[in-house]
Amino acid sequence: MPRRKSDTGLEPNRRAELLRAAAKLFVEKGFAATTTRDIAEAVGMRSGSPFYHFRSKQELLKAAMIEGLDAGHAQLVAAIESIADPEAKLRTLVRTHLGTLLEGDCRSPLLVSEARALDDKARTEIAAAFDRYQVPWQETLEALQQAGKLASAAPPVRLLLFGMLNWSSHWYRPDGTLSVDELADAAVAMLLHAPKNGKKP
Amino acid sequence: MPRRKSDTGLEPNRRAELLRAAAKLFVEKGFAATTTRDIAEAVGMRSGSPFYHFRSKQELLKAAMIEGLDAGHAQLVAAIESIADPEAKLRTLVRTHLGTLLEGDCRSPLLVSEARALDDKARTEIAAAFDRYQVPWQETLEALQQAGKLASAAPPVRLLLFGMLNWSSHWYRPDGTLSVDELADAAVAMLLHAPKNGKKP
DNA sequence: GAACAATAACCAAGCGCTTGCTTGCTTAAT
DNA sequence: ATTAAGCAAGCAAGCGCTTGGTTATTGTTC
Repeated sequence: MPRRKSDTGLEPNRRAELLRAAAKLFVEKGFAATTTRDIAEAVGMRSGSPFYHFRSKQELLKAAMIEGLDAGHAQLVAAIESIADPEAKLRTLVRTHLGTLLEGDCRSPLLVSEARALDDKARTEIAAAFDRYQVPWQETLEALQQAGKLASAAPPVRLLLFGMLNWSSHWYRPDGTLSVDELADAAVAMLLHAPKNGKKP
Repeated sequence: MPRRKSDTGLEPNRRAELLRAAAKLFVEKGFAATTTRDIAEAVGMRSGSPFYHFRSKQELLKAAMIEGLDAGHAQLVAAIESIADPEAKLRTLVRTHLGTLLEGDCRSPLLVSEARALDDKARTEIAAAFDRYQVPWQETLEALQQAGKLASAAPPVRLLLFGMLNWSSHWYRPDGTLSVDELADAAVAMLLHAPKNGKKP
């Protein structure tokens, strides 16, 4: 029973569907605690069918991470391409990143810690994807430093920033009083040490 | 074959030994990927013996988290009790926290994300232990705000700070060029927006 | 102070269940 | 006729945990 066009009019691309469901479950329950049956059930398949699209559970994780990170990277680049001011650029990067982190349903950057379940070769490929993801960040931070708005653009600064943002997925609740926009502002303010004497007007 | 005093002169407290080994393995491999046989083997027991000390694998995790957090809390309180200046206090909190995080071998604050494997009642108890852990932090942040060294001491500030620190366990390498002390300085500087015009000399 | 009972702290063995994955078959589209 | 995409069934390994015994230690009684 293949599902092509004009079946039920639903998603004809079951591979991508599997990837999204797997990523979501991996984030929610963790890689080891998610069974391949969970993933199959989430897309309405029988327990053995995902293995037609992916050779192993590990390969599913690897693909979810790399394709998710690359999609996020493309989103970042598209969001800042028409922005010149480094400060506005950073603000957009932060807001977009928090969007995929807290509002999306794949949230691939959070899977970084699950890479320990993979072998060395796969981890190397994931590290490369993560490096790509970090490029626009590092460029923006260096521009901010050159503009005198940032004391240092050394690697630890970028990593501490990622820490602030990524860890928020452990405590942020969308139904609380803090909006994602406010959270983005708070993070940017902490990094750029809040221009108290606002020079907007 | 009980092990009491004067057996081999080794650790007579096997319960604590189990807790430490379990915490270490849970941090390294994750809760679900760590088998009870792994834990038993790590302390030289047979596969069923840990269940004499703990009723279930979940209870082992719960005990490791709560007792680990409370030990860390005691360490924090002891470290800052003789310090008056809020800025020095914060610096000590950060350094001590990074110590248990990066140099210890239990690293209980990192297990927070594994609480999803437990039931509601256990999660409530763990949340209480985590609240206790955060008390000295919140107090110090408020003192800093009153001293005018911090723009805001609202909860998100504390949470973003924890993010910076805890996430460092994903990327920090002890054999790199960055020492834990330097990392602590960088984190504090980012929070207090780095007094560029140093007033040390 | 020797004999005995009680207990703490394990080990050896294994039970029932779940896991990732395979195999052979079926069916709709090409 | 071939292939893409799945299903039905199940296998071997590993999982958390239990059960029944074993042994060094500790208290108790005579």
